[in-house]
Amino acid sequence: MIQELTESYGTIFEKDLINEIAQVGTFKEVPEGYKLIEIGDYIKGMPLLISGAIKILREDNDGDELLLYYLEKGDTCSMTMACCMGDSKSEIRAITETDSKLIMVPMQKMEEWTVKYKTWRNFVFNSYHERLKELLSTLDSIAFDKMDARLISYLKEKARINKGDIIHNTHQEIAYELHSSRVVISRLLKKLEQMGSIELHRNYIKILDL
Amino acid sequence: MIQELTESYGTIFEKDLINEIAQVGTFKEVPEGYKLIEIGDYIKGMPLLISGAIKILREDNDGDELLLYYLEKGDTCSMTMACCMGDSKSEIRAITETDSKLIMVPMQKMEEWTVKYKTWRNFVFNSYHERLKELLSTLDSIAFDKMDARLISYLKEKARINKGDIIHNTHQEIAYELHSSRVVISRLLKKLEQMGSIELHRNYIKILDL
DNA sequence: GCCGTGCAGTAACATTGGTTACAAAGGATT
DNA sequence: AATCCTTTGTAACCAATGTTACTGCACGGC
Repeated sequence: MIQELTESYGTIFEKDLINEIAQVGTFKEVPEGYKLIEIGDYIKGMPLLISGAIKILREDNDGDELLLYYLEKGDTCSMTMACCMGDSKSEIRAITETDSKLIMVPMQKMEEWTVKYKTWRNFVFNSYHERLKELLSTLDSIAFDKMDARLISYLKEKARINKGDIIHNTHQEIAYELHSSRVVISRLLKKLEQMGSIELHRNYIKILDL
Repeated sequence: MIQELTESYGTIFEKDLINEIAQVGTFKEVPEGYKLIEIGDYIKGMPLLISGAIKILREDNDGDELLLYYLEKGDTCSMTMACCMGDSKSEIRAITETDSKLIMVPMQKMEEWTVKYKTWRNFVFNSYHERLKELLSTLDSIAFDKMDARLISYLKEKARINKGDIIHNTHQEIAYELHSSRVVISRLLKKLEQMGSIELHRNYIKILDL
């Protein structure tokens, strides 16, 4: 575990802290599409992402979904931290976007390390900062952009996260994550194809030039 | 200053911490409508709100605004903290909604107090947590609600913050904060009046039963 | 009182996005 | 090949929101 930790966190945590994490953390390997956290869950530990990607989703009362942002290597879920500290329920759902490796750290350690390690403090505050910025940019896109622009950002981000130019999703799935309807997404995708930006296929989309 | 601090923060901070804050903090009294932070500002200190209310706004590239949430007595701006720690520019604009009193604390102390005082740590994490929740609920409302529902929440919240049933705003101003247009807001307000929920007047609105 | 400015009311219209319905195509199973 | 299910394409329609344009009214300054 030390090796994985050093690879992903070696530059930001000192050796002592890495060792402590390795001692109390549990290593987890999860496949794509695995639900890590459900809305309303009480959270026992804090995840440190080693590889892969996790998507963070919000849901309203009617069960409508909305993609908030992705977590990647070196990230942690500040929502989770927030919930743990406040001993409250999760406000979000977390699902692995790709096969992922992560280390779960028990909550009690957070407080201890916050006092003991400056790098840990920085890490925690940095995570909050990053997540706040991501949330704001998601909010911008919902508040200020039209659907076509949101769709383009979505496709770009999804391609980046999946490290390739193929997006393995149906129009229906995309519609869910953008909180829209299948017909609308198909319509807009078709327009993008006609403009030469993408290629549409059954069950996947190829990015050409966005 | 000790007195004000004790009134607003006496229950959450120990005496030593209050004294330290009083020593290094500067007291500020600002009138309604005063711009505390502009987007892109570098931030030197952290505000602790003693009385009044501050509205936090987001702006897009075209200069369109959007109200994110309000800060009240006992709150601090976690966005500001985040920016200070990361030494980055402000993502938001902050304007006093009512006459307000606040104490500015220099940034360097944050780190020191985080190690020294458990109550300060809790306060900081709690603030982050609260602000994240507010942001999420704003996002919900934009993503999932229609304009009429958003307008009603807006009016309720505004009345609560201003501690009364009169809202001193023109339709144009409301439209700005909800990122809509004056005509749309007038239309919806008229509907609410016809339903008996509010009374419309020039330059103000009276809440009857929302 | 008279005028100018800003605010509110309203109609007509455009655009965006969501809904319903159905057809066609791809892929798997038998 | 015949069948079935899922995915995609498309048309017609509707509702919500935004835009433009014009009107009248209130209030302050003169």
